[in-house]
Amino acid sequence: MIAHKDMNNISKIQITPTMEDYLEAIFNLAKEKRAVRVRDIAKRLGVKMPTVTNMLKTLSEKGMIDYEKYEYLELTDKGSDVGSEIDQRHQILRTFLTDILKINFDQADEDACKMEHAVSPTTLDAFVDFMEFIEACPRGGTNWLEYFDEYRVHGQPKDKCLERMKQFAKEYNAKIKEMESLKIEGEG
Amino acid sequence: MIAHKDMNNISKIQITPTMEDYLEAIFNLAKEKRAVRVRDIAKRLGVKMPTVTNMLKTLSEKGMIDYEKYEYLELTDKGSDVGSEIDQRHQILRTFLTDILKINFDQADEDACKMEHAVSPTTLDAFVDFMEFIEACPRGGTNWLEYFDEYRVHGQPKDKCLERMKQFAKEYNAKIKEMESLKIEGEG
DNA sequence: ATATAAAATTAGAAATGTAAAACTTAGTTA
DNA sequence: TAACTAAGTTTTACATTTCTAATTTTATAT
Repeated sequence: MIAHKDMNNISKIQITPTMEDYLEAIFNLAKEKRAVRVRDIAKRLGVKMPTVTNMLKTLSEKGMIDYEKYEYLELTDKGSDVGSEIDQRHQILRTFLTDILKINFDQADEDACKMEHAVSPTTLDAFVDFMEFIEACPRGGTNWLEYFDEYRVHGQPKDKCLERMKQFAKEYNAKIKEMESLKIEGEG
Repeated sequence: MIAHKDMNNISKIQITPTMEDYLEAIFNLAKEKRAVRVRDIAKRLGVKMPTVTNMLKTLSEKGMIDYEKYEYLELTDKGSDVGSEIDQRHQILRTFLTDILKINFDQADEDACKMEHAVSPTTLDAFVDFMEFIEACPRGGTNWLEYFDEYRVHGQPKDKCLERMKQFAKEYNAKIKEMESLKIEGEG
């Protein structure tokens, strides 16, 4: 039996998306500065200081941070794990948005921040694999993607397309020959 | 001056992600059945009936639905717009997940349901364009994507890759010839 | 038509996340 | 050291979303 929506009843370590955001912010601030202050967290997340203080209490109760009032706070191992994982998700998604979909950095960063809570581990893996696939598979190749921008702006004029196909066919055949020669070298 | 996070103060039409989910569910139920019942909405969203009743009141106040208690409910034009837009977002994202990332339907549907609230209009457009691009640009072609699955499972064995490249080169050259002949026909 | 079942509602409570106002602490500076 | 200032905290309050339990309304079947 697997819980459907959330697993409220089972685990008490229920970390909400908001908590994830706080842990991610703290994780990054800890990397950037020597000490993490309430004020900085508030600024980073666009909330007021009392909101942060409240959340710090919650996170402390959940064993995510070591925190005594008026003192510097630190992530526990558990909190650090969560923070870094969310940060990684953020970066993966933002990279997809900037490098594949060609979204500008700021917009991509904003979207990634929301998507990082929405995407399942399975799907996140698929994002990673897809990006690798585009890089790795010679069929596509990185330069194929370069036409995406142009495609978006100008649509797909048939003539240009044919022109490019021919150009690509030439490059492609050359690449095959190169790979074949490498293969022979490797075997010989 | 543009509001940063939410526009709480400015517009009173603040529709939350949860409300969007309700409107999407109602929109779809209205297409599927002759009448939309509280029970069905509850089932669709995995919540209890009182929760739905509460939300219906809210949505009614916001002018999203026509709703008299114990009577059938209907989306207003405004509510229908929101519902259909969210539904469209949902479908676009799910299609991306199933067709491009090769995520199974159920997982894709679940993820899309969360992503639909996270993705900006700009990024959503880019998703659409990217899918079109993959379909349209002969460089990639649909069958290129078919290798993605295999790539995920087996990695990228060089030999197989070369083999496929040759096969593809053959198909590709044929396609170019076909397009050239079509072009001449079109001109003649 | 009346008893029963199903559907919907109300009432009351809890969890989450936010902020305003008032207060406390720590640190600086005059 | 006294006063000031910035940072942090507590308290209180509000909005949102959800739930359970109890009640009311509507639909259905005998």
